[in-house]
Parts: sequence; C-alpha cells; structure tokens
Amino acid sequence: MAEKITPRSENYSQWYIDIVLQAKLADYAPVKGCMVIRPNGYALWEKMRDVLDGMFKETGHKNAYFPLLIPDSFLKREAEHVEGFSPELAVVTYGGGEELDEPLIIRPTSETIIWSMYKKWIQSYRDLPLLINQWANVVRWEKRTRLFLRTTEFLWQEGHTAHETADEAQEETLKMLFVYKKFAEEYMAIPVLAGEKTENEKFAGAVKTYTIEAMMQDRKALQAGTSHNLGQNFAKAFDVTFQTKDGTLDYVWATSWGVSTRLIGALIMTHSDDKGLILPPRLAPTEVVIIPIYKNKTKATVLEYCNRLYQSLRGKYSVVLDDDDQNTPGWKFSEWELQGIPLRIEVGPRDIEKEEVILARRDTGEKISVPSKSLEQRIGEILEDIQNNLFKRAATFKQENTHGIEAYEDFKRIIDSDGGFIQAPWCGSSECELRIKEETKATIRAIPISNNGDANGKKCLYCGEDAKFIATFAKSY
RNA sequence: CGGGCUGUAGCGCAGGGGCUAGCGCGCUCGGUUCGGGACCGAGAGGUCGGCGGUUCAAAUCCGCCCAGCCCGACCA
Repeated sequence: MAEKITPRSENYSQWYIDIVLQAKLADYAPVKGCMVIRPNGYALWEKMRDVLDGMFKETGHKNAYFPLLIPDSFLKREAEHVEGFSPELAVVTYGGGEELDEPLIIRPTSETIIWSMYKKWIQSYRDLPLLINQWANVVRWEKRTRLFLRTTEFLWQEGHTAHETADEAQEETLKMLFVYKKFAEEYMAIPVLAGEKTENEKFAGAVKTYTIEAMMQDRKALQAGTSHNLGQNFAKAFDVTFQTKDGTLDYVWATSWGVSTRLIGALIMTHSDDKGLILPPRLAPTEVVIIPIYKNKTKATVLEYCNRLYQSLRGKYSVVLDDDDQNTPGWKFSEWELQGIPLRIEVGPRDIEKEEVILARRDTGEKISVPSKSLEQRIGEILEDIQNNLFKRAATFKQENTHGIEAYEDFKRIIDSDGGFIQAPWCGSSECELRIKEETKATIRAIPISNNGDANGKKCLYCGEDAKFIATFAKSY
C-alpha cells in the first residue's frame, strides 16, 4: 500500500507536498531549499515550455542565452534593482582556488547582464525593437522555500525587450501579459486575474509591473506571471542610447517578463484532489493509459487486444499501455490517478466480447462505456471536455470566492473566515495599503489595467477618502 | 531569521541506560492471483540525523550542530 495523501480538509500544505512527492514530480535535494525535478515533473515543464516558446516566437521573439555569473558591480548600477535583490543574492567569491578581485553574483534575474550587452548591440532605431527571450535557471536565497512555489534555484523564462518609444514598450508589456493569461487559461485551465501591481508590490527597477493572479483551492492568491515596463531605467543605468530617425539621441525603452516552474505549483493547487494530481489534457505528458484486466485464462486475449488498441491510438494520442503483471488493476487505477493522467481505458474480457471499452475520466471519476469503433474520436472529445471542465470548475470557484466589499468591517470578516479575492475601493495611497496588510495580512494583488471609472463616487475602504481604484485584495503565497 | 513539532531499514512508525533493535508497507526470489491499492512461502536490508560528553555500558541521559515540516517576517 502506498502512502496516503493527506486530505486537503485536514492540512492543505501537507496535501500539496504529498502530491508533489508521491506523484513523483520533484524531490528534496541535498541543499536546503533546492529540489530535484523528477521525470514526471520535468515532462510537464517541457510541455509548458514548448507551448510558451511557440507563443513567444509567434510574437516575434528570439531565444538567446546569457551567462549565469554577473559582475557584482552590474547589480549596483540600478539603485532600486540592487536594493530589491541584494538580500537574496548568492555570491561567488572564490574561483580556481583564489579569491576573486570582484565577486560574481549568481543571477537572480538577468536585466543587468543583458542590458550591458544591449549597449553593444543597439546604436540606431534600426536596431529596434530587440526582442529576446531566454530559458534559464536563477537563484534567489529565499528564507522560506516550498517545492515548486519558491525554491532557491528555479527554472524560468525571461523576456527582455528594447524599444524606440515609451508607447511601444508599454504595448509590449501588455502584449506579453496577455500571452501569459492566454497560456494560463487555455492550456493550464487556470482562470487568472490580470492587472497592475502597486508601487509596493512592483518589480525592483520597473516603472510598472503587471501580473496574472490565480486563486488556489485554499482561496489564497498565487502570482503566476509578471510583465514589467522598465521605462528607461536600465537603459540609463547601462547607458544604452540610440540614434532616432531625426538624428537625436535617446535612451532605449525596456520591458521584461517571466514565468517560472512555480506554474507547476499553480497547476497542482488549482485542479488536484485528494486522490492525487489532475492534469489538464493539453499539458499532460501522457493523455491516456490503457489498463488490461484479465484472469489467467483470458490474459493472452486481453493483452493482444490491448496491444492492438495501443498501436492504433499511439499515433494520435500520447498513450501508455500498463501491461505490468505485478500489480492488480485496482492498484494501477490508483497509481495513474495519483499521477494525474486525464483518461484511463479499462479493457477486460467482458468489454472485448461486447466490442466496447470503459473510459474513466480523472476529473470527475465518471466511467463511460464506449464502442471500440468510435473510441478514437470519443477520446478526443472527452479530453477536450475535461480541459473545458477543469477551466469551468476553477472559474466558478474563483468567481464564487470573489467578493465586492465597501466596508472595512466586512473586509476583515471575510479575510479572516473564508478568504478569497476581495474587490474593494482604494484611494491609491501606500499608507492605506500597508496598514491593511499589517492588520489583515491581505495585500493588493492587482488593480485594473485601465481606470474605467468603477471607483467613481466610492470611498477608500480604509481611510474613507475618495477612491481611485477598485483593487483586488487577497492573502497570497 | 524567530516560535513550535519531528529525525530509528526505501516509506510510515514502535522501543526510551544492559545481552541478538522491532512492526506494517515497499524491495528480491518462487508460486498462486488479477473488473478499485491480492495472497502464500523464503530472503535482503540498520554505524538508531551528525559531532562531542557522562557511564563499566548510550538508539535511550546531557550539550552543540544539521535537516525536514508547520506558524510568522521576506519573496516569482
């Protein structure tokens, strides 16, 4: 008997860890805060990476690779940037057995080294826009780590773009935010809230930071991706200028944007249940598993049938035939459910006789009899239905746990009881934001991208002054 | 980094100064099984988290350290 997964109702954090370890997505590494991404987890990351990479290329970006080590002095060039990151830097001070003249930082993000290179590559408006992405690992020395959600080293992609005008940079920032939103919703089946971060929450060195925020099953928010408009901050720090069409010199306008292996944590905490992982079909490394059910005398027949089934499906779907005869069908059912495979085909003598098979859905547990003839088509339909159902389920949950509140008393009551997202009028001052955080632990996750006048006539829920925004508050990871 | 809990076989745990350190699951071999985590038989597997101390004797008592989890502060 395998270890049991702690039920969500008993201990949500432990449930999450149980899923990660038992579904063999990752394991703890010898170094504190680091994890090993196991084949199951890495296959998932590869799928996510491939889809995103395609979306980046479609929007005109090219991949490159910049080095892991960054001169200490580079980080210091942008004042806010160094202030934001210095507490969590890992620094190399020895190399080749000798103390280095200048310490080297293991990148926590690559703005500085990339902009030091952009200085060499950009002279004219003809060199713009420069649209580069890199897939890389980064290191941030976090105090408290959690598998996938916050690890000392993590994998991510970081896009770094350079533009001629402020408008173009802003357009790029939002374009990539919506690429992330599309990916989260259409592939991960995770509904997200897209919006802008407040001054307090924005990226160190950015003019504006935009975010997509997802709601986990415990109703806490998880920042799933960010896109930054860096203005001319890094261009000025690294002296990156270009000659405009009319011959003047100007600093280049910049963006950066990233998503990380944290998305795997978001995926788990959005869809999975007490039986284990649930993967959306569009990202599942294995979509279908075939489980033969036989007695000794029917073994040969069933296995042969399953083999034919496997051969006929493998061109169209990512399918596995579990013909291991060490485990019983029941054991296999549980094991594949634990690993989140969206669809299971059960084939026994009875089914073969009736010329049908049983399909079992991971999302609902429903078992469906399907005539063998129409199997290939039905699989496609059901996988699509699972994908849609997962999104709908998560969207309903998010909606049911999003509250519009105007009175601070109600705000506190909801944050302390059910939690969730709270949309409330806010005056725009950091002071109110920080007080609310102190008193309730809830932070502003995002404010609407355009001020559409929703806050007109409303009063800030904390200070009672005229509200400028309807902001979304939540406790977060 | 503060508060709490926990480290004994791969995993989950019991033992709590004395002679050969156990149990369940898993693992190996042989056989029977197989429609929701099968069963029988025979095996393998441990410097009891690490270092130091007390003692005739330490998994057990004491000190320090390390690791993991939970709750905070910091963050993708």
